[in-house]
Amino acid sequence: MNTVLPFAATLEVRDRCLCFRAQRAARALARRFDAAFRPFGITNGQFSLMMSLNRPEPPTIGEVAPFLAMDRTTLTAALKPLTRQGLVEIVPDKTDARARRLALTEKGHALLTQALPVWRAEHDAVDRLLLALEGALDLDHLRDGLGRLGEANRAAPHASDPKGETP
Amino acid sequence: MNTVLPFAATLEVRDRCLCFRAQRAARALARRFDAAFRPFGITNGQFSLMMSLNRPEPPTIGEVAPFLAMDRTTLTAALKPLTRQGLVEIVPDKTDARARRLALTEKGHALLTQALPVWRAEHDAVDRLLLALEGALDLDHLRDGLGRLGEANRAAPHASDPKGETP
DNA sequence: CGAATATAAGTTGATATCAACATAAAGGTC
DNA sequence: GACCTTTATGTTGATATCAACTTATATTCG
Repeated sequence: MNTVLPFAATLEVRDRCLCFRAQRAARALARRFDAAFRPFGITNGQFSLMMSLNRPEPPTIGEVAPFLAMDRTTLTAALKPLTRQGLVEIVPDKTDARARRLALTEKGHALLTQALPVWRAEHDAVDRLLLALEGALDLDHLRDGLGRLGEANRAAPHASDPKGETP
Repeated sequence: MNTVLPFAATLEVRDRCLCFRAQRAARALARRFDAAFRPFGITNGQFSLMMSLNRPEPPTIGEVAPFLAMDRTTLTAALKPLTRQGLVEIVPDKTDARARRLALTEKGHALLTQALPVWRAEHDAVDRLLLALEGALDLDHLRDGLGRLGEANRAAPHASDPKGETP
């Protein structure tokens, strides 16, 4: 009856699981950049989100969410502190009454402009750290791999957007 | 006065930022494995956490947190649903009254034993997906890179554990 | 032994994350 | 134009995440 998971199984997961490693790496990097951005009162996620809004035509929620590989509802929630701080503005689409477009405000642009050099400096430090490790890492390859991991499973096919296979 | 962030800056961040890509990859993979583990009522994070407890000597919170590159207090919070479900048990250390050790229960072991083959199958699928992309990816290299990203910034030197430089 | 320091952990408040459920508007079919 | 489907988004409840603050126990030094 004593169902005990073999220790070998634990090692197998630890050595193989990309998900585990991705979560871990994401947490570690998030802490770093959160600290770097703290003087500006934003987090790494808010920085990335705001950056992704800097387009000629302000995107809709439905457009940004897949780009961030983020659930649509997460994005809705993430917008609240940003709009409250006056960094992002939500404006109704001109032709589609359902859609709402996300635009950086003046203040948002100014903040990003200030934060950009800090991001560069922090990323330089990260790159240096990674390159200084034993057995130099191919940063471009890592970047590419991470990019593919994110791309490969982007859109969260939401449960409420059912495409039932039996009509 | 019109402080507008150049679009080139946005592209620079998008093309370079490891943090952004790590968050994105982590979200995408989390969704995948969360879905796979749903029949067991656990998330990918709970799976990884429980797996990391499967050691000869149950670890303390302070030992597990750095391993997961997770804040100590996050771990405390993450334990609540697990203990409530009877999957993990928190037992006081025998020699140090401050420390508490985290042990898998019978039920926890049984659940992991059931979930393991599901994890294997899901990870096989992820691997296949990545390998099927244009310009085959070196999975071992990616794994290694992710591992280093996590290692490189593990312990969250908590603010309340100050090592003030001016005593 | 007693005071100062260091270590282990908990609590609170804010944000992040997503599934399940719900609303409203656009598009298509007859 | 009425009905049905699809699309775009919002809301709620649960968990995840961390900084700042707090408590309790060890350890060290005089």
